[in-house]
Amino acid sequence: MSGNAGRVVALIDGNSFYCSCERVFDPKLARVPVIVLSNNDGCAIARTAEAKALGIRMGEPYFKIRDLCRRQGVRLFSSNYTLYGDMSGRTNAVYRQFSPRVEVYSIDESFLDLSDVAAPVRVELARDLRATVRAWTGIPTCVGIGPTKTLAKLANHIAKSVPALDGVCDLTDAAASDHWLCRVAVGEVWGIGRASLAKLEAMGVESVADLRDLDPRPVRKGLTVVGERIIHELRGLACLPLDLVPARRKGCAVTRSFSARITDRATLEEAVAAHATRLGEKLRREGLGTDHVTVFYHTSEHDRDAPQRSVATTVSLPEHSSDTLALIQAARLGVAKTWRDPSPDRPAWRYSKAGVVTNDLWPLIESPRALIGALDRARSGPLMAAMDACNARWGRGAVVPARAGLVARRDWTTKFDMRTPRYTTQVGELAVVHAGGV
DNA sequence: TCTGGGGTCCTAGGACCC
DNA sequence: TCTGGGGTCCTAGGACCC
Repeated sequence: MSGNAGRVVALIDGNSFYCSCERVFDPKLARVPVIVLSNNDGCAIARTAEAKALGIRMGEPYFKIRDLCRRQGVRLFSSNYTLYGDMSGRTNAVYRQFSPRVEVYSIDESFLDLSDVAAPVRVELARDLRATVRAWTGIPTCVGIGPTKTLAKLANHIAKSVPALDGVCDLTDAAASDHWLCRVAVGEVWGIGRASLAKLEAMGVESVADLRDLDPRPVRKGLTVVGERIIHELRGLACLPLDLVPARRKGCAVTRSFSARITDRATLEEAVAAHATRLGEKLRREGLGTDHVTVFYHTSEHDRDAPQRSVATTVSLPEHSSDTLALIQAARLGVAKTWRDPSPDRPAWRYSKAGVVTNDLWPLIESPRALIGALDRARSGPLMAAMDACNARWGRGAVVPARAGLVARRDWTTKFDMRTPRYTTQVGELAVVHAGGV
C-alpha cells in the first residue's frame, strides 16, 4: 500500500471517444446517433449518447442492429485506429499542460496528478481543462477527481451520468464521497465485473457505500486481494500508484476473425503468416524480441451444428528475435504441425479465427545469443529496417516477404467497409474544405 | 450471411527440490 | 502397516479492463 495523505488524482476521458474522433472531422455528425464498429465490422464498440438512447448496447453484434440503424439514421463507422491513436496523443499533449504528471491509462483515459492544486480551485481547473481540450482537439471529455484512482474513476462515471455536474465530479471531500457512494450501484466500481457483482449481491451489497463499509479481510476470500484493495481505495487509502512511465509490455498478440470461414490449409497458413508479419512490426517498434510463437486457430461457437475444433501450439525460435521471416516460419510450422485434412467421413472444419501470440518478451539489446542455430542478425537487422521504412512511407503492406504468401484469394481479410480517411496522419487523406458561395 | 482484439493480474494446482 | 513439510517455479484458467 502506498497511501499518502493529500494525494489527489483526476481521471479524464473522452466521451464516446471513437465517435467523437469521427465527429471532429464531420460537423454533420453532431447531435445524430453515431456508432463505431469493431474489427470486421462485427460489433458496436463506441456509441454516442443518441445511439445509446436508441437502446444500442456495448458490444452488440452489428447484424442484430442493422435494421434499427437504417430506420433511425444511425451513422456507422469502421474502426480507424490510426486516427484515434493520433487524436489520443493530441489530447494527452493538452493534459500535460495542466499537470506534468500524467499516466496514460488507455487510448481515451488518463490519470493526472492534481495533488499540488489547491482544493478551492480544483474543480475550476478541471473545467478549464475540459474547455481547452475541446477547443484544441474537438474532443468532449469528463473529469473525475478523488484521493485514489478508484474514487477518481467512480467520480468520472458520476460526472458522465449526472448532467447537472457539467462534466466534473470531485470526490476528494469525505462529505461528497458519502453523498454519492450511497447513490451509485456497486457494479459501477472499477474492478467489479460480472462474477464479483454476483458474489456481492449474494452478500446483500447493493451500493458502492455498502462495499466500502465491508470488512476488507474476509472479502479477500471471495474477491481475492483485488477486492480487498478496492475497499481500501474506496475509503481513500491509495493502493494503486500513478504509473508515469509505461511498464514494458509482457506479451504481444495479433489475432483476427476471418470475414469468411476458412476450410483450406493454404489460406490458413497465409493468414497466420500475415499475422506474424504484423507481430514482427509491433515487436520491432518497441525493440522487443520473443523466443517462441504460439499459433492458434479455431472454429466458431456460433456455427452451432458444425463440428468444432480448437488448436493451439507453440513453436520455439533458436533465440529471441523480431525477424519477420523467422516469425512467419514458426507460424507456418505451427499450422503444419496441427493441420488435419478432411476425410470422407469427416467434413472440413470451418475455421473462423486465427492468431499468433507471444509471452515473455525481452528487449533484444539485452537478450542472450544462441550458440547453435543463431539467426543471422547481421542481415536481418538492415533488412527489417528497410522493410519497415518502406511500409512507413508507402503504407502497411507495401513490402511483405514473399514467404508471407501471395495467394490471390484474400476473402478472409478483415472487413473495414466504412472506414474514414486517416485525416491526421496521411497527407493524401487530409480533410478537404470547400469554400462556400459562387 | 453476419457475433472484436489486446492486454494485465491473480489463484490453484502440479512438478520438482531438499 | 508405515508413506513429511516445506519451499519455488510454471502453467492454465478465471476475471477484469478498455
